[in-house]
Amino acid sequence: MPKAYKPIDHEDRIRARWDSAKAFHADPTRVTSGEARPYSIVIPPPNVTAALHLGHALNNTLQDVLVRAHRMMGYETLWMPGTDHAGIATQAVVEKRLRKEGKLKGSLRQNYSRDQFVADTQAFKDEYEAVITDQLKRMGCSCDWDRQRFTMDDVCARAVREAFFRLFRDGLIYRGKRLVNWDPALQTAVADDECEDEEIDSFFYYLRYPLVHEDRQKSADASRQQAEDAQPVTWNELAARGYPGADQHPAEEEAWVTVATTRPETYLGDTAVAVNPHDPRAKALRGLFVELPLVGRVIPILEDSYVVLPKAMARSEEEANDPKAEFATGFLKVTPAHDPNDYEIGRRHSVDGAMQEWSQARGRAVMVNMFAPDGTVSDRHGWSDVGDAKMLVGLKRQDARKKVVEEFKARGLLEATRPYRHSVKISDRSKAIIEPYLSDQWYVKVTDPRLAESANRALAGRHQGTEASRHQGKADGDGALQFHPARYAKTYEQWHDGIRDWCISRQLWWGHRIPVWHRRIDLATAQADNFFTEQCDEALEGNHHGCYGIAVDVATGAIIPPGDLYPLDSSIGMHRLPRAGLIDVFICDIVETDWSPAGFVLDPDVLDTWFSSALWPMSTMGWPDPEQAAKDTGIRDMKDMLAAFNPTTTLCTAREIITLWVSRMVMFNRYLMGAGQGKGPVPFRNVFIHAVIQDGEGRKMSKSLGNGVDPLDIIATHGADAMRFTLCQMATNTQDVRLPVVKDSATGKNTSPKFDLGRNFCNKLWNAARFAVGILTAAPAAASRGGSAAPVSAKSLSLIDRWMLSRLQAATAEINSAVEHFEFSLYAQSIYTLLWNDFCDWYLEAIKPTVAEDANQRAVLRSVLDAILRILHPVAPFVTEAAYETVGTLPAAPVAGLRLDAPRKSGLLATAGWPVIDASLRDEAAEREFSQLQGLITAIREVRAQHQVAPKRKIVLHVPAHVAEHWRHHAVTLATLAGLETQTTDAPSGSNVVFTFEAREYAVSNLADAAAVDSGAERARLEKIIADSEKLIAVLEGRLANPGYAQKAPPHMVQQTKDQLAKAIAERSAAAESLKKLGS
RNA sequence: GGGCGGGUAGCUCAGCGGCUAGAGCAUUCGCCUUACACGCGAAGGGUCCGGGGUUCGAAUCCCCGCCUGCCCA
Repeated sequence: MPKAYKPIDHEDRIRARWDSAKAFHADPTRVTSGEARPYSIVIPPPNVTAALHLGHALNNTLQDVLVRAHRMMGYETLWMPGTDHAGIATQAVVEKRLRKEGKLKGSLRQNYSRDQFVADTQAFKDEYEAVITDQLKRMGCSCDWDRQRFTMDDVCARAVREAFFRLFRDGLIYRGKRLVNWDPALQTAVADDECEDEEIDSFFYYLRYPLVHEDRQKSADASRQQAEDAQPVTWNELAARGYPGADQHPAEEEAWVTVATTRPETYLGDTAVAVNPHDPRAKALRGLFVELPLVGRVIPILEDSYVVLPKAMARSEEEANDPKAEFATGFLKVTPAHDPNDYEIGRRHSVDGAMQEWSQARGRAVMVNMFAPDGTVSDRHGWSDVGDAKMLVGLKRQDARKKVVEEFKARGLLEATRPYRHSVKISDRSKAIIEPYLSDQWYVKVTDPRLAESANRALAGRHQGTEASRHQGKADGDGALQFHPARYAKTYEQWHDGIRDWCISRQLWWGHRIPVWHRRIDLATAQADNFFTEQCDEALEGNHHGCYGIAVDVATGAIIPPGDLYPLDSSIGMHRLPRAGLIDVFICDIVETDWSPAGFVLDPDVLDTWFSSALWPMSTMGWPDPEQAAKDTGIRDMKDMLAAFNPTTTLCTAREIITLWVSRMVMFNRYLMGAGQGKGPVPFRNVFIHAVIQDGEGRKMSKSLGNGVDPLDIIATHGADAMRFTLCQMATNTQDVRLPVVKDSATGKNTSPKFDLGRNFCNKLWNAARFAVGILTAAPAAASRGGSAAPVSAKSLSLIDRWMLSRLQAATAEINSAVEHFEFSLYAQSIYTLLWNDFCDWYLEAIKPTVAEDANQRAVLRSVLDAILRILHPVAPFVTEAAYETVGTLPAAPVAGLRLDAPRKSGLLATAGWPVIDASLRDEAAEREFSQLQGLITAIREVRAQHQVAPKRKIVLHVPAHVAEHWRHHAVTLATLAGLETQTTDAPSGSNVVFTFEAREYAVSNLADAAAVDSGAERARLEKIIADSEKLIAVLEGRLANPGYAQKAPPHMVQQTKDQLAKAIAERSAAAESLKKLGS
C-alpha cells in the first residue's frame, strides 16, 4: 500500500468494480418472497438545468450514507436515481442559449417551431442528465443505475397521463379563469414559489377621478356614449349631501375623489372606486359615480372595509400605525383583473350591491383586462371601451405609466407624487416583474378532503385520540408519516390547513402536454356540425376507454350532465334534440386519439413540473402499469417494484420542498395507490429534512454571488470521501450550516478549509490500515486462511485488547443509533474519535511492543480494523473499499462476540455485513483501568513537555510503593507511551521532578544529561495546579454549604461532590508539598 | 403578519438540568519518535447575546428584550 492515500488513484477503479458487480442493484423479488426486508429511497430528482452544487452533494451524501448502511445491515436496498425536466427553468435556459447562439430573435412563440424547440431542449436535457449522472457517480452514490428514470420518459409520462385522467374523471381537476402570477417575458403563469419579492424605490401617485351622476336611462342602451351621458357633480352639491370639507372648494367647480396608487397605468382596467364604510365621506357619496379620464368609463363607488382609512381618520392606534394609512387617501381604485386584492373586492361586490347593479344594468364586465400576454397595453384581451385612451394601446407597462401620469398632469388631475419603497414580485427565471393576470388555467382541487386532509391524516401522532382511530388509521396509511426533525411536521400541517387549489397549467412548450381536447360549440347547431359522433357520446358518458369528457355551460360555468345535454328518448330509441346554448366540451384522452377531425383542439399548455414530480415514488416503479413498464424498459423485474418498494422508507430533502413536493407526493400516492380516494398508503414513512449550506457569512450559495463551491472541484483536490465526511460532520439538526468559502490561489476556484478535515481523516485511516497490514502480513492473525480456529475469547485478552473491543462496541452502538435517528454529525464524530483517538493514538501505539508475539492481539487487530472499515464505509466508501482490497485478503481469526459477515457480491466491502457486536464486549472495568493508565501517561508527558525533555530520552519513573504492584502490570505500555527507561519505588537521587497524579506523589528523573531542571517552569506548573484545585474546592464547598443541596439533591450527587472535594484537597496539598520542597 | 431556527473559544460547531463547558481548524512551544508532517506530544484561549424567573443546582427549562437567518402569507 502506498504511503499516502491519493483518491484519484483509487476512485475510478473502485467505482468500476461496484458497477461491474452490480453491487447496488436492488432485487424486488427478494422482498416479495419474504427473503429480505426492504429499504428504499427515491432520489429527489435534480433539475436537468444545471450541474449539481454543494447542496446536492450534501443531500445525496446523506442519502448514500443511509442506503449503504442499510444495505450492509441486510436490507434489500433500493436507491432510485433520476432527473427532473424542470419545465420553466429548462425552457428559460434553452431559450437564452438559442438567443445567445443567434438562432432565436424576438418572440419564441412567433419565431420558432414548437417541435424544434422541444427537440433542442431534449438535446440539452441529454447533455445535462449525463453531467449530473456522472457527478453523482463521482460522489460515490450507490444508486441502482439500471433503473434511472427521467420525469418525461415513457414510463413517467404514462403515470402523468393516468394520474391526470383519474383526477379529471373524479372531478378533482377543473378549468377556471383566475388571477395568476403572469410572467410577461416567458408569457406563462408561474407559481408563488417561482417568484421572489424585491424591494424597489417607487412612487405613490395621487390621481383625481371626477365625480359624476350616471344617466341611467340613456346609458342602459348606449353604454358606448357614457362620456356624454354623465353629469358632473359640483362641490356645492357635495356640500349639500353632507360631504365633510366640500365647502373648502369653489362651489360651482366639478368635484373629484383622489385615489392613491403605485400603478397608475392600470387605471384603464378600473371598474370601481372603493371607500371604507366607516369613512365619514362615504355616506355623501352613495349613489355617485366617477368617470375615468380619457377612457370615459363611468364606474360605481362602493363601500368595502378592506379600504385603509387615511391616518387622520384612523379609529384606533392600530389603524393609525398601518404604514399604508400614511399614504392613503381613503379611496381605492379597484382593478379586479390586475390586482389580487381588487380581484377579491370585485368578486365580493359583483354578487350583490352597487357593482352588480352597475354591471347588469350596463352589461359591463367587472374584470377588464387591459394587458396583452406580453405585458403591453392592449384592447384585444378584454378591454373594449378604449375611447380617447387609444394613445396608450401598444405601450409597455413602464411607458404606459409615464404617459398616464403626463395625461393626468395635463388635465390637472395629478394631485401629487410621493416617493414610496415597496416590494414587487419578480419572476425567478426571467427577472421580469410579475403581472397579476386573468387567464384560463387548469387546477387540481387540492382543497378537497380526499387530498389535503388526507395528507394531514398521514401525519404520525395526529391520531392518538382513540385506540380505534389509531388502529383504523394505520391500515389506511393514516399516521404513517414522520418528519425528522419532528418540528417540520408543523410546517407541513399548516400548509395543508391553508392550502389553495393548485394551478397546474403552464403556457410553456417544455413539459407534459395537458391531455385534454377542447371544442366550443353552439348546441343549436351541434347536430348539423356533426358534433354527436358515437366516440364523442361515449367519452361524455365515460364509456370510452381512456377518454372522459365533460360539457360546461359557457354562460354559467356549470358542468352539464350528459343526460341533460341530449337526453335519450326511450320511446323512439334516439337522442332528442339538445337544448340551446354555447358549451365548452373538454375531453381528457390518454390513449392518444386524434380528436381534430371532430373539431377539437389539443390544449396547448403543459403541466406544472411538480405534477410529474408528485408521482415520482410511483412512476419510477412502473405505476400505473408495471407489466408495460417492464416491457418498455426491458427490465423484467420492474413489475415487482411497486409491491416491493412503495411505500419507500425515507425521503431526504430540504425545507422549502415540504410544501412544493412532499405534500403533493403524499396527496397523490394516497389518492392513486392502494385503497385510493385519499386512503391509500403514504409514499414514504420518514421525511428527513437536512440543513441548508450557507457561506461563511451566512448567505445562500449562489452563482450571482460567486460564493458557490463545486463538488467536482472538491473531489478533484480532496477526494470524494473527504467531501462526504466533511458534509456529514456538518449535518447537524439545525436549519442551516455555514461553510467558510475561500478562493484557492493556485486554481482560482472556490474551496473551503473545512474539507481538509475529511482529507486528513481519510489519510489517517489509510495509514492505520497500512500499518496494520504490515504487521499482519509479517505474522498473520491465524495460522491458515479459513482455518477452523476457535474464536478468541475476550477473557483471554490483554487489557488493551479488551479496552479496544469495548470502545468498538460502544462506538458501533452509537453509530447504529445515529443512523436510525438521522444524526449524521454524531455518526461522523463517533467514527472520528474511534479511529483517530482510540485506535490510532492509543491502541496501535500501545500494541507495538507486543503484537508481533501475541497471536490473540493480532486477531483483535485484524477484526477491529475490519469492523472500522465497515462502519466507516457508508461515509467514506472509496477509501474503505480500497483498504479492504488488501485487508480483506488477510487471514482472519474470529473474535468471540464480533460478527463480520462476508461480502455478498464479488468480495466488495459495499456488500459486506454490518458489524454485529455483542453487548458483552463492552467492558467498563477495562475502560476505567485503561483510562487511569492514560491519565498517568498524560501526566508524565506533561512533565516532559514542561521541562523540555528530549523526545527520545528515556526517563525513570518513581512510583509510590503501595501502587508499585499495580503499575508493574502496565510496565510495557507505560514505557512505550511515556518514554520510560524503567519504573522504580526508589526515591530519586539527583536532579528530578516531582508531580502528583490522583493525589499521590510521583517523580521522574534522568530528564537531561546536565543536572539542570528548570525550577521556574516547575514552580509555575505546581502553582497552576494549586490555583485550579482551589477554584474547584471553592465551587464544591459552596455547593455542599448550601443547605438545600444536601436535603434535596439525589444522594449519589452529594456523595460525588464530597469525593470530588476530598480529591481536590489532596491534589492541592500534594502540589503544595512539592512546591515547598522546590522552594527549599 | 404567521411559523420555525440560530446567537457557546479567533473561525465552524457539539453539549440541551448536575463532570473545573468540549471537538476540529487557527495560535504558541517541542518533535522528520521506521503507519501517517494530510503527522506526533504539550499548552494557551470562553461574564455560554442581555435581563428577569423556576430550581438545592441553569449554557441547558420558562418569560421579556436585542441581534441574525429561513419558510409561508
